[in-house]
Amino acid sequence: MDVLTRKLESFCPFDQQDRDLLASVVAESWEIGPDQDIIQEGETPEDVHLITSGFACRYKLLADGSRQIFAFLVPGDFCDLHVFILNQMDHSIGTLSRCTVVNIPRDRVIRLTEHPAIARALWWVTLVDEGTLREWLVNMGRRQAPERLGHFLCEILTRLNVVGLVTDNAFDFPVTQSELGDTMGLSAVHINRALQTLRSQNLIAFSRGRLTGLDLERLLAFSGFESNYLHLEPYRLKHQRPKLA
Amino acid sequence: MDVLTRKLESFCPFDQQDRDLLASVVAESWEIGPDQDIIQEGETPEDVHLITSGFACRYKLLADGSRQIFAFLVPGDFCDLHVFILNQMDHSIGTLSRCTVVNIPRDRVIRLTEHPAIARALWWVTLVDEGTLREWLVNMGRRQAPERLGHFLCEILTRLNVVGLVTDNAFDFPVTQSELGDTMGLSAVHINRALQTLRSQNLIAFSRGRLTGLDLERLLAFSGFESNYLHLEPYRLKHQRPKLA
DNA sequence: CGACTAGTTGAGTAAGCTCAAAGCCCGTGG
DNA sequence: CCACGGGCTTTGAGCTTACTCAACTAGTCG
Repeated sequence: MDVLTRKLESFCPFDQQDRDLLASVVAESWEIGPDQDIIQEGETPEDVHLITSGFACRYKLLADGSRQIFAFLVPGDFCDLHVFILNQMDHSIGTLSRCTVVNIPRDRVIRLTEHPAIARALWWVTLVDEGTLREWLVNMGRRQAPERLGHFLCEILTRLNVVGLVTDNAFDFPVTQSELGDTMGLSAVHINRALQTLRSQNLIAFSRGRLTGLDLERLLAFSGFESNYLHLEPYRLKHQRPKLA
Repeated sequence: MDVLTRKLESFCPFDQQDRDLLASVVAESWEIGPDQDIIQEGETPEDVHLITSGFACRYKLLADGSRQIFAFLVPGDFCDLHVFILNQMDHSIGTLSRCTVVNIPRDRVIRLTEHPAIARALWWVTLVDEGTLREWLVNMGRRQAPERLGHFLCEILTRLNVVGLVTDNAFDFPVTQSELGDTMGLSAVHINRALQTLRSQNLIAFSRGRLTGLDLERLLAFSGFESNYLHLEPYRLKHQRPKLA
């Protein structure tokens, strides 16, 4: 099953007609290399973009040249579902690794929303994105470096698990420490030290672009991670690896 | 005109029928004192709540007892428009000052959304809330205390101006430094020092619950504030105090 | 006037930053 | 197969920002 359907079904199950429709949407895709912009601040994209492989991020550049990343986009995530209302992007979206992207024309999305189950699921992803931003704000405001980084990794692990990209608590994560720094509001050097803290406690292993959770139970507790903000519904939690819930 | 209509019309103008409908919604309201919860994490509210006077905030409490505030709710703001999709609140909403609140039953909101202009406007407020969270994340991650606080004050000034609560760059702001600390991810003591920095540069005056912007031009520049994330449409900007845009 | 809350100040501490120098990994070309 | 180069990671040292704790001051309300 494709990543989009997998993700949306973590909210509610679809009937076969809806599944076929969703599958048809992700038919045509294109590739983009690492460190490229998919959309830039100020643009008004024609199509809605969907990531089907690789990692991308939402970010803004500041006047002093620093960058803040405030969302990670993983396979199954939409870039710009809000384009129907807001006329301009207020942030940019760039790739972190090589990515596969699907362009969905506006009218195609509108046709999708005529199916009530799909419309609700799209509404749901928007609200979960918002809940995730709130949790990130808590993370930035109230947790120090090692816990903050741990919390972020718990989230990524949970989200990748939903789309089937986690095996034995490990996943490909081709992201530099500098990019993690831009994400967590920390310097790259300090990310390095926070990673060492997590490693020394045997919570994670991370090298050569692959991350392994060594003791999820303790990692979740250490980071104060509660997955409720991701609003994974009981449906999914009961049927798929509840240990990450 | 009521604050809700004022706010929604900063996105697009309505016809008289829509205005009457909106005005009828805010007919009945109730009062709640300061430091009270309007909704708590885990609840499933029956009605949608709208603030029509006073200040409230979205927040989460952490295990160590600390609090992170990640949204300020000002008159015209909805508390829980997302309740139709997400079954549980993933955060709480509490008052900062005495507030006036309107309860709008679910089916009333559904009837509102049958009017296309209003439905689009409600969609818009949701997306602006999300854009605001993104900007807050940038603020937390990349700006230090005085600029961070200044940026936040610029935003509040802009948003209160939209609903007509700013006169001569001044507005009532009955918020403690401790609450500002919980908002900015800083200690109350450090908020005090950041305020002194802003005051010493003659950017603001703030005492007895009233805040005055002394030199908006310089305050915006100092804080790196760009209002684009609030997505105020040209309609409003041309007709109301463009200096804050 | 007294008590309470919020704001202010000072001093010492801790978290995180910058800069700079190694070290490691991996791809490329001889 | 090895040498080289480039990007990323790691380490150390000194500095800055922000924190905590504690004392003190200024309003406010009974």
